[in-house]
Amino acid sequence: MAFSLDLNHPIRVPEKPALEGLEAKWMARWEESGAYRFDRSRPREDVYAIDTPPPTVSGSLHVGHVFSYTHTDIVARFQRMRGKAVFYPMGWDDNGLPTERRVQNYFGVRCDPSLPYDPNFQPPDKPGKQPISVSRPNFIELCTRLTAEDEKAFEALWRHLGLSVDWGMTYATIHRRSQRVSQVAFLRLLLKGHAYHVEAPTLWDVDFRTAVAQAELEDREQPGAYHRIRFARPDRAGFVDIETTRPELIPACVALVAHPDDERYKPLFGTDVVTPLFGVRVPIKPHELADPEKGSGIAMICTFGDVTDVIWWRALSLPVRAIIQPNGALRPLAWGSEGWESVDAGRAQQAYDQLANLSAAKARAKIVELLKESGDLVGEPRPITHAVKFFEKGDRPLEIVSSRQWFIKTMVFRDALLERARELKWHPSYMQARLENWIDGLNGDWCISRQRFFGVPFPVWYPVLEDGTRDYARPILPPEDRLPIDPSTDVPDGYRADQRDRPGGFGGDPDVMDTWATSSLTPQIAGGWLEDPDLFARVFPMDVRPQAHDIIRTWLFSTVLRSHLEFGTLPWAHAAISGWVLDPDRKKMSKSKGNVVTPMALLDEHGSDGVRYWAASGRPGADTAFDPGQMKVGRRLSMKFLNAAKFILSKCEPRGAIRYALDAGMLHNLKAVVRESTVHLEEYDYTWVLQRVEMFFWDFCDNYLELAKARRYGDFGAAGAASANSAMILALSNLNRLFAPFLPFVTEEVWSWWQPASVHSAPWPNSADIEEVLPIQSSYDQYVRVSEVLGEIRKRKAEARLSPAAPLARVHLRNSEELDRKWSPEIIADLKAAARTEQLVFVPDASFDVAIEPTQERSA
RNA sequence: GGGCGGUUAGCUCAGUUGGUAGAGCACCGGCUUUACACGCCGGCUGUCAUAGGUUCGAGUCCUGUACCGCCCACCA
Repeated sequence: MAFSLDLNHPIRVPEKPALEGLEAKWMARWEESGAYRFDRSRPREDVYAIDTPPPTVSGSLHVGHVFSYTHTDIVARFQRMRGKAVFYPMGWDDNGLPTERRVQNYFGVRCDPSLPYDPNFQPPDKPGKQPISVSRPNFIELCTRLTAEDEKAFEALWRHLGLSVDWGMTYATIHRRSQRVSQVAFLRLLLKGHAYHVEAPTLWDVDFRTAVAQAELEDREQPGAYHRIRFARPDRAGFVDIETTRPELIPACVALVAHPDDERYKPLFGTDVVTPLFGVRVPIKPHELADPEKGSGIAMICTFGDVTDVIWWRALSLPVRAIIQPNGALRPLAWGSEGWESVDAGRAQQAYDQLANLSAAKARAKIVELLKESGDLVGEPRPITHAVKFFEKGDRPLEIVSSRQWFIKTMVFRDALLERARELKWHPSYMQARLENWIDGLNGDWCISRQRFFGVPFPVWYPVLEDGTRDYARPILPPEDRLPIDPSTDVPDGYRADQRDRPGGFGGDPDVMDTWATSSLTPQIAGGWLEDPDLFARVFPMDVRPQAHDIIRTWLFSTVLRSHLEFGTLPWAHAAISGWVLDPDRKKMSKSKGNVVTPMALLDEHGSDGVRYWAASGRPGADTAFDPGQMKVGRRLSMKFLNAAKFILSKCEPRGAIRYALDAGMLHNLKAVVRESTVHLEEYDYTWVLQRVEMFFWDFCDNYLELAKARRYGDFGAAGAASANSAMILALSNLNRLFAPFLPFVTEEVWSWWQPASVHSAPWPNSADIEEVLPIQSSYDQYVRVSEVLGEIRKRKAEARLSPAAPLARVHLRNSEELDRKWSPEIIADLKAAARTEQLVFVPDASFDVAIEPTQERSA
């Protein structure tokens, strides 16, 4: 079905077209007309569904957001013009630690999950000095209230930028709907055996006092020191030296370990040594993970200094001597009561008393003193710098603390997930390796419980036994139709509220889910998985997940995992990975720097289309420099488009068949631009397309319009004018639509001058529509050659310090090219007019390409 | 230690299957030209990181190296 222009539509071109105010004008009209509303009557194959990244609401949007969200919008607009019903929702990630911290400070409250909900609670006007304790539901109400303000500001920015989002589909990760999806999905995993809880050593942040997941770790280079520590044989007949960076964990030591083939230690396997200061007997064990090259080749295993300790502890079935508390301090400990055996309990207690309640760092300094005094420190500590694991949002090194946590199984699905990674179409393709790498490196299941408040609670209670302890083996689960629930205030079926935390009663699970445990369900949340199965069937699996590369291991991985476990499918067919915005000095643009230039100020200064033009220069996956110069170029392009359109539309009659070689040549090229642009946009290569279209457009303005101008004014008769007018109108129609995904405001403005409806609902250009009106014999070659000659003439004029408009008596042109001999009288007339020359003389075998001869009047 | 990407003009980047190195910006010069001074025309700019190899021919393909960036790792 060929697209046809409405040529009877009245044409109204403003006297002085301007870019100012286009954003306000068109974002209001788009809202009014519902231009971007999802048409949910369309079947799945006609839908293009986007799993939009929900930005974190606890801060402000920065230039990086503007950059990457523009990429998605370009693709969305393209697909819409291709005839797809575009499902393009917006989400807000208001769930999680950053919001929690902000709400505490803003309202002066603290969450106490043990309190009951107070429906009449109002926060004080000004936060007091002492935080007020509130229940978890009250706390969440405050979070919702505060984030609603931010969300308004975010939406205003997105509208101003021109994102073609359907604002009727908006979700927030803390909303009831998201909580319900999170809880239902969790319960189903639990019932299938894919989720479990267990008391185990867990990565732990001592400041937030919560468990964290492997995906949330980062390494930081920290100063440290190797300490060489002497462990004596029980009979004092010999000793073994180990090296450690964490001597404060000697009281937590449960064994020494060396490589099974290490000749130095082979004789010692199966024997014991005693720990310095504490006199605890620990065995010497072999394990192939011990590296003979490191330190003294024999290591101390503590519960727990790092993840290797956990591996050894599990593999060698060692006991637990945990000393680090959830707050990071060494716990008070009465020697002997825990069954610890010491050859000298009195001395052990005396040493340990000096460490108890100190933070790990302080305890380290203290124990070094003690070891020096006792002579168990060999030599001086040797300072080093080494990588230490941190929670990515944390300030102190992670500890490993034994605690009860919820997990989703990942290890058993590794092969299947690798298969999914390969099944997904990545843009750019090399990003696939990031996910494969991550899956290969997984070393444990995904810990999803957090000891925080503002998040989705686990919908689980436990029976409280007669001795007051909880019976974790028999969790009490609500039926799905009760969800979402908050076990800290809701009561399980068959119990009364006053049985909470009483023997014979019940207790609620105190934890909330990791923010990724909810975010990993964005396709389900946005698509209406539970409450709107009809919608869900039309949008899932979705077409594309746009996101940045730094959260492949978290958001992308977890979404693939959840979809795989729940539906046995990928959540989307494509992953479009955006890069970062870099400072001019090539560093990742930090939030603080990004806030110096607020996005809204950028949009005001350069226009949304100008900023989008810059954003479109960043190809998928490529980190891109922040470049106001490019925004200015984009603005100039927009202005140029306004003026070119004004010129074309200022005189559209007469119209008729396109018979002139110049017109056909230009359109011949346009046909190729359309065809190639379509292919590249299908592959998410929007950068290439904008460059190609832009290059066409500048040539169109500089050469074609200049060459066809006089003829178009009717200087050479009606047929010539008709051909030019028709070609220009056709070119404008195509350019208007080719630019539309990139420059939505200026293209909509121009379209409104001469066509009904919105350019954004007009069909994407089709090269066949151009082919149809071209003469059978059409080629680009002659057009290119004439343009080149015009350029040469301009160059000669510039060299002669003449105005490009200066009239010429003669242009001499070397006539050696086969092509030139075929020039028609019509194209020569166009060239003469554009060059302002009275004569064009072909000189066979001349020594020059082009020579010019000014008129006499000029010099007179 | 493993993996991925990059290195082309002063800056930001294109460069399809190998075939005479490109664009924009910046800079310099010219031009008030009936779409556009928020403009137009023109000019300058290169050891394509580096060493080798394949080839008639390499920015492009192969191997090694250096540097930059990112991701990952069991970092005692």
